[in-house]
Amino acid sequence: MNEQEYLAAYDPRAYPAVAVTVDVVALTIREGALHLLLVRRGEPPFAGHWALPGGFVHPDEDLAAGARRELAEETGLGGERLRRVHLEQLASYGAPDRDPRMRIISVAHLAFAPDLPDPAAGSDADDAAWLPVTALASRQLAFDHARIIDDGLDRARSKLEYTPLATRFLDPEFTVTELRGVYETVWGHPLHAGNFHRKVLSVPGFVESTGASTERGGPRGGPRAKLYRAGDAQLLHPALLRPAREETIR
Amino acid sequence: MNEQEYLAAYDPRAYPAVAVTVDVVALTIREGALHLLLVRRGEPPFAGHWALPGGFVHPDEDLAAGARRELAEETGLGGERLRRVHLEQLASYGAPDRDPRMRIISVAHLAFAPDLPDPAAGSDADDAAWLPVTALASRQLAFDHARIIDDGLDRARSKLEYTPLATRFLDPEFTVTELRGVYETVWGHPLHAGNFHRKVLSVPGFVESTGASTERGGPRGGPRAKLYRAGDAQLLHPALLRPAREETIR
DNA sequence: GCAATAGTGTCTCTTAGACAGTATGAG
DNA sequence: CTCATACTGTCTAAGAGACACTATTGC
Repeated sequence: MNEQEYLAAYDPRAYPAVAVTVDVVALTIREGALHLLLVRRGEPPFAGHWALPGGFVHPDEDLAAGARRELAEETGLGGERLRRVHLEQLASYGAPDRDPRMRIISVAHLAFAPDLPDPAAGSDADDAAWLPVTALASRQLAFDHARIIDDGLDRARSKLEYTPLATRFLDPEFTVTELRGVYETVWGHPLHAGNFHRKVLSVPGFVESTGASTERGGPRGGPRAKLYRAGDAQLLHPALLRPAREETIR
Repeated sequence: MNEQEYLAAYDPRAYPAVAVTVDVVALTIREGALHLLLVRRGEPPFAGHWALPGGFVHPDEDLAAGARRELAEETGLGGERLRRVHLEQLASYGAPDRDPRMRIISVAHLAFAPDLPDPAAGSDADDAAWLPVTALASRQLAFDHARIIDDGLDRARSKLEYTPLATRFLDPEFTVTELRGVYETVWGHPLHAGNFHRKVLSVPGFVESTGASTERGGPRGGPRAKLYRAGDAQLLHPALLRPAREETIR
């Protein structure tokens, strides 16, 4: 049997049924707090519970494309706004009993976006909303999505250390103070403004000056801040490390 | 329709056929060179090409369990030896045309092992072998496995920076020089012996002394080296960073 | 004795972080 | 004017890396 004959005789249905979904942990910052996009499930299983946006991967679609499509469907986003969203693969989850219907492998993705409008009405979800991550503990989450969200948040926190992806939470032009706000929000603790400022400007390729400044100072006064855009670095050297906490090491 | 009725009426076959495989990028160090476990495919597609060990995930098996099973089948390893192998999920690969038979999502894993015996005869592969990673460029690799291997090697190199996983390439008791050998082999360039020594001992929880020393000095003389075992740290603080190369940043 | 290796001491340069200080602009 | 804010200066401590040096062992 040669390769052609083999492929012609091949029967995909001979293997046990498995389905593959893509789910998205989409993060944004609204009013100084980290928010996560969740949808309320309208159908069993877990009807009425909150879940990550996601769905079955389409036949001719790459995994990343599927994740971006799901994100677009839930947010109503498209075009340039959608293209600016950072999307990366997070991990795959495949415990045999994670979905009561059948064996489902979920390929989870992680997205960082600037503050986005509330989810579009008319999406296929019963309800969709940006919820503050601090409010998740009290909510019923479907499947193993609580675990996936935890992994996504961990990944996001450490990505800010080594990559310039914090800029993906902001509009194309931003101030150093706004950038510091992203770090403080994602890491959950305040940073020293002066040291942060010097550090950001000293890392090659992290940000580049636009030459412009903000129109006005802060709400309670102060000088106008200079505006920057993301530089061409893919990695931060040296990195912006969080102080090491003993419990994360052991 | 309530949740029970829904599940009873659910038909898994209504969704397009997708299959899920687990593949393993298994690395070890033999004779001072980084080696990778590959199998030569006996059947189409890609008959005769080298491929990563792997196969379809079993119905009641977790993804990590499937990867460990595939590794055991190809290496003939079991029990304590198998349990000591470090195994982590790498990433999933799901381009629609990556397998000519049907839509197949591969969940790739990464394994670090001490020098292991040659693959057992009687495995289901036509041929299996540890090949030096430097010899891969000249070989025909099946599917998108060349890409997966690249991603695995990148991940391995950076894991050595932040985690104590270099010890997983060694037997339970090792010398600092042997540990340095792992770093030099995986990173592909020599390190300063004295500085490395001091650094390793100064990172809390990286290694702990056994109190013992080697039976004899090196093959060409020198003092007996002290023996260490892996400490209880999960992360290295401060990390052992590779010097930043400009091209990896931009 | 010779050569190679294990391990330590010391110096310099870079960086993180604490803290102080100056300039700007909204109210 | 007042005060919050944007930035800059300076000092200290820690760590990375270069280099030198001692001690121990196989041959």
